[in-house]
Amino acid sequence: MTGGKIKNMEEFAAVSGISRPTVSKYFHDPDSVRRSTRRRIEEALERYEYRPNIFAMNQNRKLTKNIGIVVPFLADPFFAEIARNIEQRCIDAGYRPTLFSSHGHQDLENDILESLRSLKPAGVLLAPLGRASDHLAVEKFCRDVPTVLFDSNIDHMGHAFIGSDNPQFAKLMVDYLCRTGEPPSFFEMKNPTNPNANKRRQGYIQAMEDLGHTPNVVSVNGLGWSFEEIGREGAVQALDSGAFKTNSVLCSNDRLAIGFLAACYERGLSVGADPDCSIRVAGQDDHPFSRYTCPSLTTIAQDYDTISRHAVETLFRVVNGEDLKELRETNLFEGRLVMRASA
Amino acid sequence: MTGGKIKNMEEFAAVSGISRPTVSKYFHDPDSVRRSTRRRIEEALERYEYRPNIFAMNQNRKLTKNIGIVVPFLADPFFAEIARNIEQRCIDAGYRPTLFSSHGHQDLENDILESLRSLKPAGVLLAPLGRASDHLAVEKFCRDVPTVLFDSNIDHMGHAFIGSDNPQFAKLMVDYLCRTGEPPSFFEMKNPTNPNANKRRQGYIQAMEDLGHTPNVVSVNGLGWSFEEIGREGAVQALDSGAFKTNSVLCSNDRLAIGFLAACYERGLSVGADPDCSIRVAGQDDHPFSRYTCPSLTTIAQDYDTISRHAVETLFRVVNGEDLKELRETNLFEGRLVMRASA
DNA sequence: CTTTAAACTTGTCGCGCGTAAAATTTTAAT
DNA sequence: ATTAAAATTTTACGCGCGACAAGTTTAAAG
Repeated sequence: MTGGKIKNMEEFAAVSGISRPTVSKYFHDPDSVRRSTRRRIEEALERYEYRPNIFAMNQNRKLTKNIGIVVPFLADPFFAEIARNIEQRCIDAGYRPTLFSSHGHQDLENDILESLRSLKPAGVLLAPLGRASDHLAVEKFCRDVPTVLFDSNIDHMGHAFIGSDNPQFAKLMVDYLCRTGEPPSFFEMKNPTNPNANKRRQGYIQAMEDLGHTPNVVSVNGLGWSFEEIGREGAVQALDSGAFKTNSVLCSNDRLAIGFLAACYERGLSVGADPDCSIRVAGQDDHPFSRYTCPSLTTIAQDYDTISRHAVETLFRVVNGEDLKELRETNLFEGRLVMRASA
Repeated sequence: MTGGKIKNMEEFAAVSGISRPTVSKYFHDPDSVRRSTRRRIEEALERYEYRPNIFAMNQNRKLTKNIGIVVPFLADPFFAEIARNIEQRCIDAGYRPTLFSSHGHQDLENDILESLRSLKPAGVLLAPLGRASDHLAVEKFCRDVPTVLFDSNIDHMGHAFIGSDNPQFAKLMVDYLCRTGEPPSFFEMKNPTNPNANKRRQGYIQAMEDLGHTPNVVSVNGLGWSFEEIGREGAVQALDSGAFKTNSVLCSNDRLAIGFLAACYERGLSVGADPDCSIRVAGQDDHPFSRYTCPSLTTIAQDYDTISRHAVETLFRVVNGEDLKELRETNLFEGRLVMRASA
């Protein structure tokens, strides 16, 4: 920052001794210019601190370097964590990610998609609301903008889906619980916000039947994303009404399980794998806070890192022209059993 | 969406029967045109679905409608929640908020501020990292861009600061704990990430002395934003070494308290206000998950809603020309005691 | 019916950069 | 040294809108 302020690319090209179109090319892709010119530009860049006007850049480019990241509920640390992961990978790849949260509302998700359209993004990583999504709007968006879905699948939408092998999650936990104690009931929301919940229930039922046990699904009322409260209230009622046939409960996800633990505490039930405990509670997801529940929560860990990596890599393949449009890819990753104190 | 696609304002002006400059004026401020013209434009808007090109708009406007929201750690549901609140208020006021998280890293915070600069935002709402912030960089940024700090204060930076009255938080809880049982020790990180922690410690010490008790501050090691883990590890060590003189502990924040509860559980200590419990643990913040800890956490509630409302309103005042530049405002809001089971 | 300010139209320029074609230079290969 | 390929420069135009000035219409006030 020796020299004075540069106001546009014209001036910067002058002081760096390179023509403006070449400088433009450099900013589009530094490796597309000769090494000697690249060096000259970067030297000037250090002396004069100039950055191209991002609005003028994007105005004429058919494909910007913008990437949209949309999650259904950012106040859930799971999504915050995976968004952070994805965000960083986009930055490292030279893109400009922008983070959006639908906050659980369909109209907000639609608004986001619409305003995303006007950002002309190179691609979008979308974890849709799921059941609450405006399927027509999402489908229309995916036709116009290269989109990779993650976490929550909507059939045939987007160019790919990256997520977890939810039936495997349930099976893994059912096997573990049956191996170490009584077969579990399955605790879930009656109308799950997230389609993964259905896969998990099915996985639970299948795994139970494979082991010769009778499945016992306990579905509780509740809408929205306040899973802890739904889990707590539902658990209180279910416990009081004797809905659970055994001493083991597999919750559809960790946040419900956290609510379940709170209900057990209120009811004075000791939770744990220990024989003298009165109930075992397990979750699914390995939520960031599950390590710190009392007792710590036994769960199935989603592979955050692998999922976000694959989601980003897949999007880049789509963006760079590899046409998966006909052959919609689906990549599911296995979960890992995390044994803690609660089951 | 009857007619064909409109590609620019020129065409849209034609089909709506209004001149382009007037249409431009309408999009800048719908109330700045005559009601009859406004109606004609909005009728055309329904028939032809046109939206002005956002890049072209921002290129020439000195002041865009962009607003930056920067939080230090989005994976903390507290910040996710307050960010959501602020975001919605900005949208309602006709602005385009963009959310950023520093993820606890100074260089990321600096990157965000720099890329924010190129977005020519009308204003920025910044919750800085605090101690870890690059003070020079933040100061330089605040000089160039209308900025309101929130949550975490840095002296004399930005046009205003909106946050909580942290000493009052500590005093409120100390009073309550002393009124209902033994005076508390104060549990905190040795090198707090957040400057609020210092205010809380001072508030604790003052409140204890006012009541004639000897303060007992227990500071534990730990860096970064993994407060639960820091709290858990620190609590294990502190408990084992008999650092607490009484049966009451006031944690510097709820996330540390959550870790503390986990440690108590591991050590088989019963936590609660009940006389037959062996320890009382209180937090500060009313973290979204504090209701669901076991036992539920007694804490001081930050007034999310009021803080975010005032932060946004203050920023709008600055943006709209009210020059607070000389008279930097500071607005602190009181916390509310939330009595639950843990203390 | 006049006056007058406000609102609108017409026309024109500029923002900062993308992009394309043709001419020129540089580099690498024969 | 010759030739071809790659990189760069020159020139020129366009993107979509903001902003301004001068002229015209509209609507409200007298």
